[in-house]
Amino acid sequence: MEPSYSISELSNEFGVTNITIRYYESIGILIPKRYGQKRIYSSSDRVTLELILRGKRLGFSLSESKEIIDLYSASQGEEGQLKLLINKLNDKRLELLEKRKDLNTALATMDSYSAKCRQRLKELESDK
Amino acid sequence: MEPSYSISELSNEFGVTNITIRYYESIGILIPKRYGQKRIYSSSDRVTLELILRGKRLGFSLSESKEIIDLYSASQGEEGQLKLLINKLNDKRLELLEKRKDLNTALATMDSYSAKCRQRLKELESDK
DNA sequence: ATACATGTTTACGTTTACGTAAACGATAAC
DNA sequence: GTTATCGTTTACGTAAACGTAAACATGTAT
Repeated sequence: MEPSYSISELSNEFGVTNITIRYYESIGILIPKRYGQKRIYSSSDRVTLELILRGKRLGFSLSESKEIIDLYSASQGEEGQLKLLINKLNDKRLELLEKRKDLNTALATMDSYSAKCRQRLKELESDK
Repeated sequence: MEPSYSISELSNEFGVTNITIRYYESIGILIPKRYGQKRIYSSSDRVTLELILRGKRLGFSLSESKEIIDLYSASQGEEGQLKLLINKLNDKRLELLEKRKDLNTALATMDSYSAKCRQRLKELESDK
C-alpha cells in the first residue's frame, strides 16, 4: 500500500502553507489525486514537492523546477526523446556545477573575511 | 589612481540593465559617488555588484545580500561588534554549507537519473 | 444535533525585483 | 548649431510567488 498525505501533512512537514501547495497545483507543477473534493498526495507528489523546495533554496524559479520535474517524469520515451532528455539533463547539470563554483567562491570570501575579523580581534586583545 | 566606472560600463560587463543598477541604489545596497548628477562607481562598488549578482544566482534575496554586504563593510568595530560580526558570518557560512548539501543532492539525483536514461538507451540499441 | 477541525473555491491584495515611457540635461561629433 | 549619445528623474506597470478574507462543504467528537 502506497502511503498518501493530506495537504496539511505535507505543508507541516515541509514548513510551507497549504496556500503555497495549492499554488503549485494552480501552476501545474504538483497535481494530486482527489478523494471527493479533497486533495490526496502520493509519495511521488511528496518527492516532487521536495524537488520544488530544494530548487527554491538553490535559486531556481518555479518554472525552472517545473522544467526539471517534467524531464524526470518523461523517462519512458523512445530513442530520440531519450537522447534529447540526456542532453537537457546535462545542461542542467552544468548549471548546477556553475552554482557550486559560485557557492565555493562565496564561502572562500566569507572565510577570509572572517579570518580577518578574528585577527583584528586578537590584536585588540593583545593591546589590553 | 582608483579605476571608476559609468553605469553602462557596469551594466554591460555584468549583463544587467542600468535600471537594475539604479534599483539597487534605490534600496540602499549600491550607492555610488556622483559627478554632477552622473553616477560614478568605484571598484569597491563593482565588488558589491558582484556580490549581489552572485547572491541572486545562489537564491539570496536582495535584502539578504544587503545584510551580508553590510556585514562586510562593518569591519572596523570594537571588540563587541567584532564578536557579533564573526557570529553572524558564521551563521551565513552555515547557510551556505546547507546550500552546498542541497546542491550535491540535486547533482546526485540528476546523475543517477541520467545514468538510468543512458542505460535504457543502451537496451534500446541492443534490441535492434 | 451541533460544534469543531479540516478542507474547498473565488476574488482580491501584497511584496520583490525589476521594466516602460516621458520629459529632460549634458557632452561629443559633424 | 543641432543631432546623437549617454545620462537623469518621476510616475506607472508587471510578473512571480504567494497571503488574506469570505463563504461554504464534510467528516469527527461529544
